[in-house]
Amino acid sequence: MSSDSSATQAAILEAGLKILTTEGHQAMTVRRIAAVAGCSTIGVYTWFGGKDGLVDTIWRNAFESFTEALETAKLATAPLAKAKGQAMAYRAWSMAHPMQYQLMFMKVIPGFSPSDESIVAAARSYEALLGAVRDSAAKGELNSSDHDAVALTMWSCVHGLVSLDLVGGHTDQPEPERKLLSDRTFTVMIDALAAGLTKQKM
Amino acid sequence: MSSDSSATQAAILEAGLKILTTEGHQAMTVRRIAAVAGCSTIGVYTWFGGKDGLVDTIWRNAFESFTEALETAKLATAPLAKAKGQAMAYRAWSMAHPMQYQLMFMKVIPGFSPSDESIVAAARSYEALLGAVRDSAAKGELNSSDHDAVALTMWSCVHGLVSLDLVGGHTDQPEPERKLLSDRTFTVMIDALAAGLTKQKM
DNA sequence: CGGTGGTTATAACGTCGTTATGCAGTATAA
DNA sequence: TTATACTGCATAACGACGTTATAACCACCG
Repeated sequence: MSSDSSATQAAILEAGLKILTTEGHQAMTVRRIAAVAGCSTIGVYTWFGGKDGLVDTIWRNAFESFTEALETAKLATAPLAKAKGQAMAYRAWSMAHPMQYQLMFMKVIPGFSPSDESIVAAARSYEALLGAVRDSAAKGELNSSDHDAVALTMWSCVHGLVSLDLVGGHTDQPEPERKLLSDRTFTVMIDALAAGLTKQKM
Repeated sequence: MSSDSSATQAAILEAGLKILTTEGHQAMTVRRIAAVAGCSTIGVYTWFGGKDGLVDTIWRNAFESFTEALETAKLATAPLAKAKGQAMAYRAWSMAHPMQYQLMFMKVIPGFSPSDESIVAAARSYEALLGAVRDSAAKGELNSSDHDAVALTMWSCVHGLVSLDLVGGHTDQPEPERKLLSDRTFTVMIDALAAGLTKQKM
């Protein structure tokens, strides 16, 4: 029973994720999810308690993948390279998973807000950044002793660039040039932060 | 005729803005807008071509107010103080108009995307930032000669912090401490950018 | 055998943005 | 003045959305 029924659960989750990534959040309706999963709309309510429950699961899974990408980038040896590597991993993940990123950091699903349990899982992404900041501070590289503020500064800056790239609409520049500008901005930003947050001149 | 009919147009726009700012974008339905404006739902279609047209007008008006706030902050004398003042004005405006900011920079209205005309108006906000960067570059203060990348770096960093503050959900910290951390982060970020983007050590 | 709990499909509900229909009121032309 | 055309608006309806009430199915257990 359990193996068979959780098969439809997995089918629903897979269908929701597939629709989200290939067609966007607007196409992710309960009726379409059920059609792709090969069941009735009731399945979403039986196994996820409704659309928000399914979105919450997708949201949490996305943050876990995101955290994993950030933690993998922390394997670099030098602390400063660690932070730069994390910033690159952050941006790379967001560009590889643009639909998930919008789900995680913009309020694209009208009524949705993540569950407390999912928020705890999401906080681990921040811990990954904070860890790199602490490593750098332990070697006396940082100007500020406010580790949280330094970590949130890095998060904010990279997120801001990624977010503006994704929303896109408030600049009249066409697509190819915008991507090039974003790439140049990323390096300018990382270098400025590395120079401004650490004690040594770059 | 024209004066009377544009009165209902103004009433609809005012009702939409009022509902957005006081109750959020979810409450901004066509039926409620019409009820507050004292007309039928048809009025939204007669005067704005539909909900998206009304949202587009609100979006454009918000960007014009936003641009004005940025340009006013440019009146400071010293170029570096100009840039800092703009960053402060940016954050202050976003905290004073959180609902508009989410409308402008997150995709909170499901089907909406701004019109070409509105995007041109929005690009003037970027021009305000770019002007301050050019002034600073004219005095030889900047490390990089890529004015666009420098301006977009500043935009991204401030937007990122503001955006994370507004979405809020991916950290498990309670409200009062988060606001304090955001304030501390803002100063750390501005100082780091000022030091990292300019030639003189701060 | 009958009953029980879990899973499901069908059909419906209320709300959303949108629109077809029709009705007032006004301006223009004969 | 009458006829025509047009503008602005309300009513009611349409399709799509998330959700749910109803009832049927099915494995299990007395």
